[in-house]
Amino acid sequence: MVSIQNNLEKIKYDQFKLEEEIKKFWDENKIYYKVKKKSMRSKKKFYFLDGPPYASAKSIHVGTAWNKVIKDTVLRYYRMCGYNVWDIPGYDTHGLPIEVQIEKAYGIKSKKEIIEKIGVENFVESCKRFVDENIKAMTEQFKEIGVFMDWENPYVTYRDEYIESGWWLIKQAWRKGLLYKGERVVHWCPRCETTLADYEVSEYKELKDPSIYVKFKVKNSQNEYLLIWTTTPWTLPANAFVMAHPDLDYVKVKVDGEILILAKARLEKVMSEAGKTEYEVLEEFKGTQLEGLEYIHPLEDIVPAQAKLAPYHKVVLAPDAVTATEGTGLVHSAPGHGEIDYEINEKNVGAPLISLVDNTGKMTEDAGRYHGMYFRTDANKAVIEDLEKKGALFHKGSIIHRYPVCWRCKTPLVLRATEQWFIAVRRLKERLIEEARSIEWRPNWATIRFINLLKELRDWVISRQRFWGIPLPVWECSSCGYRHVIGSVDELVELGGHKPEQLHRPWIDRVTLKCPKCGGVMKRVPDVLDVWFDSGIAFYASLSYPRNKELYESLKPVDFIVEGHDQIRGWFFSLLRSGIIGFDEKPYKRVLVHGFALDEEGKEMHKTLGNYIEFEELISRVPRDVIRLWAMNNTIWEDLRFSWKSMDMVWRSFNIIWNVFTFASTYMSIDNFDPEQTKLEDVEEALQFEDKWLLSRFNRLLKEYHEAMKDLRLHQAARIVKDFPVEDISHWYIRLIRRRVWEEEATKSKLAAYAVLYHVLKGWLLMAAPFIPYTTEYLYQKLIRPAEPSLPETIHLLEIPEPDDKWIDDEVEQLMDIARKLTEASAAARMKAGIKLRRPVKKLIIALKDNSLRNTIERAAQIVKDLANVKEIEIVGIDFFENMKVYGVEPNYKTMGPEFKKMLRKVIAYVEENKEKVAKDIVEHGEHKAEIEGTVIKILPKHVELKVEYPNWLSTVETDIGIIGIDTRLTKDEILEGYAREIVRRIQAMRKDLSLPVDAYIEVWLEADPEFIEAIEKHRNYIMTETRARNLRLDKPPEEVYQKEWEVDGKRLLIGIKKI
RNA sequence: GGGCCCGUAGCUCAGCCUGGUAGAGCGCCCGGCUGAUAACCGGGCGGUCGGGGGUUCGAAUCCCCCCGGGCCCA
Repeated sequence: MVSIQNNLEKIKYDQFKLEEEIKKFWDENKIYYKVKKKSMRSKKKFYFLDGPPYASAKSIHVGTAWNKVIKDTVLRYYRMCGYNVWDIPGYDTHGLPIEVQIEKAYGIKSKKEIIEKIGVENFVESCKRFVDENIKAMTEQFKEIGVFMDWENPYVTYRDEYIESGWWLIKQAWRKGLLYKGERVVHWCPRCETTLADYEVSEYKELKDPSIYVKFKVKNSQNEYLLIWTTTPWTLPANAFVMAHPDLDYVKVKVDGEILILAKARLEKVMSEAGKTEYEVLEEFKGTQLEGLEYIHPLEDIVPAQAKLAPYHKVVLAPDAVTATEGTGLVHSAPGHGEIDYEINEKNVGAPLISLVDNTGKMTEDAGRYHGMYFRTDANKAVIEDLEKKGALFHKGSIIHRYPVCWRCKTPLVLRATEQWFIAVRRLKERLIEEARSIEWRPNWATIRFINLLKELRDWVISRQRFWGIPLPVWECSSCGYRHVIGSVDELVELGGHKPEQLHRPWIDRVTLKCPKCGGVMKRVPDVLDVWFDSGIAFYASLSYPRNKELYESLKPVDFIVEGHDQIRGWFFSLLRSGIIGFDEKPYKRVLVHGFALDEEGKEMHKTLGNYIEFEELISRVPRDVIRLWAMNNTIWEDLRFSWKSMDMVWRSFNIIWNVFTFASTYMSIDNFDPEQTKLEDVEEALQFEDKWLLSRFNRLLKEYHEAMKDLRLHQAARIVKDFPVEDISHWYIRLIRRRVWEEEATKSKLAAYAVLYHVLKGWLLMAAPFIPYTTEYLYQKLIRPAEPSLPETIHLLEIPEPDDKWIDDEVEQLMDIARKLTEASAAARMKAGIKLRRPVKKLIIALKDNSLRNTIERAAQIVKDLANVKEIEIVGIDFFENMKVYGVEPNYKTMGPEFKKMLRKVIAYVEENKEKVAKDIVEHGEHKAEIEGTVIKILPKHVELKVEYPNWLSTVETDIGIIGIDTRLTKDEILEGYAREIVRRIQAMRKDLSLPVDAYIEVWLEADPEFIEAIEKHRNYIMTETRARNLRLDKPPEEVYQKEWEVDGKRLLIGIKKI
């Protein structure tokens, strides 16, 4: 016969050691692959797509760990529900951030140096090595926190197959006419020498810039000037026109003999800033009157580019570009250096697009004397000097404002017109919105946020002028300009190219094709793709589509993705975008959005802020499962505030859970309980009230757990997992079954308790396994599997049980609630009267408010009797206490509100004033009539709460079911019984001192005062059974036995015990 | 400047969707229990539910404005 073995009692609880042991067990026995193999046999597919973390560092962020734990929990849950779970992890590996780190490692600063000093080949190989090292380190950390994913087969975005899948999408875009090359004002990093997409312009710094007021002379006027304001003097050489607001009021002002034109609303501010106190308003008019007014640019003669721009020098109306809150109400416009300028120019002006800044931030030849100067420094200075010389500078100051900087290298960005490759996603807007709406978002507000940003969609700049990325698969004929987009390596070969060593630059750049139109040489456009392109195609590229079509077609669509809310704009969007471009359908069905990991103050956790918690530190201070359960407890879509303290609290729960299992292990093994022999069905007849209660609780919570998991309210499931063993099993059930478990013989009742406890603990382990895989595995190996050797070698191969409705019993649970309340109330009543729990009390009187509860309460009586240590329970009506003095009532808003409505305040005031009268009437007649401001109202018992006072021998406590009281008058019998319990408790303490096994027998010697002797004689049997004493002598203990002298109620008591 | 989320006891948070006299755990103080005890039970202290306004007989909960924090965008 196999039975429960006592494996836990001997082990000192050490969560760290436990996890180490299990980690070793998983590794040595290849547990993950066994779990995966079993999962793969299932027909029910669950396609999960891992949002690839960016492999730019060796250590993961706490938030990344949380993210993976969420994923792991869901994957484990679905595996344990019998699904075939696709669980390939991914790594995002291309892009500027990695290039920047490699540049730093080489100690270089520019693209030129990469090409000339390092060589692109070396550079790209270095990027790859760097990424590989990071992937290795990150993978170890993910494994460390117990994530079961296919770590040996991750998808990595830099691999050739992945790149090829990327080309396929570009080809689709091209086929659909969505790919185009165009000119656009973009944010440009002059250090990285590449453009940045809108969403990459994410960092701003407080920078000091010049703030200058410049006079543009009105053409054909004597001394009239348009006054403009700018913080970017370097853009003035590229000025094309001036913008004004049609509805603003403008003025002509005479200052120092000159006439300036500016907005009326700005006049005072500008004049005071320039230190002008004397000025005169000559004229006032609407902005519309300025339209078409021509001017002469002050630098026209020294900037060659101005020759092309001069014909456009006039005022243009642009309500969106001009405000009355800053500047002068007249805005200088350089279409080559401003987004809105560009748009207005396209729409209303049509000046040539001229950008006077080159790739490295220096002014071009067309800028004349500014040629070669860096835009924000030398060029600014020189322009201001020239303006001053020419008398065009009205005022010069400086300003500190937020200015966009490169998110990687922090260099201030420049806006400049460049040629870039685009995908016309704006044309897909309707489809995107339509598909987005049919995606299931958790929580719901994510939909709103997602749709909001789709509405502001702009075309996607996909090209970057860098090295480490998916090469843009566009070949262009150097003689006739003919273009072709390549969709795969095969196609490249077919068209006369060859398969390069790898698909990255520079190898791919060496592949040339023959132009089918003119026979010339076709070369690849040197750009690479935006990194966001990479992860956005993961839903098919991670499966090597289209090379392997079947796999994606059998798995699609993705069933589930989960990332932080920053990814709404990021990955969730880029996936959908690629889905629509490539397949015209949404690639995923369900999305869960989680929060951000913040520091203890609720601030962003960042290395540069000094509040960063290293993963290594975290994992060395707190056990993995504790971290997991703590993190999963947090409301999933809200931010996770880091807290060592709250992790300690969760840790405490683990301790209690350990104690619960030790308890089970200890007693079940003493009694050789065999769960395979004695199943729940076998003990149904013997089930006690508390057993039925626990089974009901367990099944109810199991049901809620499954509902929460399926609905992605993961935190609610986590809370059930954490609280059930603590609140229901430890705090309550075990307390109730202790007496049954201590019985000597294998009674049916005891077996029933074991069967129930075993059933519930095993069920809980399965529910908890997705959340705390280490701990549950450990307890499974120590307790469950030895008793049921036919079970699989790991808990993670089992399935989570479904709830059994037959056990869910509302009445039993309600009844237990009542019993719990009564026990609490009786403890409170004892406290009031100062009677220890060890002293039995003769009678507990329960005065019920609602007499129909009488029967149910009688059923709960035994539990209350035991826990409250009372001899007898008497259930009576609320009117029981004849001599109780009713002194008042308290209004019940919930019932009075709907009835008295607007009168409520007055009725309450009345009741407060007439408490005693109202109470007396309610008790004696069941109602109280009152006249309030002419209206007669009836106050009924349901409207008020009675407040009462009791005789002093009665200690009472009010509860929502009624009033309970205990008779505090102790008789001799009860005093003696109390003594007996005092003695038992002391003998138990001494057993413990000797660390006697729970089932050891002892001999006892007692020397005591006569009153104790009487108690001992009367309760001899009780004392002996409780303490497992074979012998009890009223005698002085012999020298050699363990003995101790006690004092109880001021009386002496000498006890000696000896193991038999 | 805009969109979305969060703000409840000293700390960590639940309650808010579906309005009805403010909850848990931890901490602190007092008492009890003791065969899972670095556990457990009872009581106490502790809250302008971020602030203001509105709807309602009644608002932590619904609506509007403001403040603080977070993410995303300008």
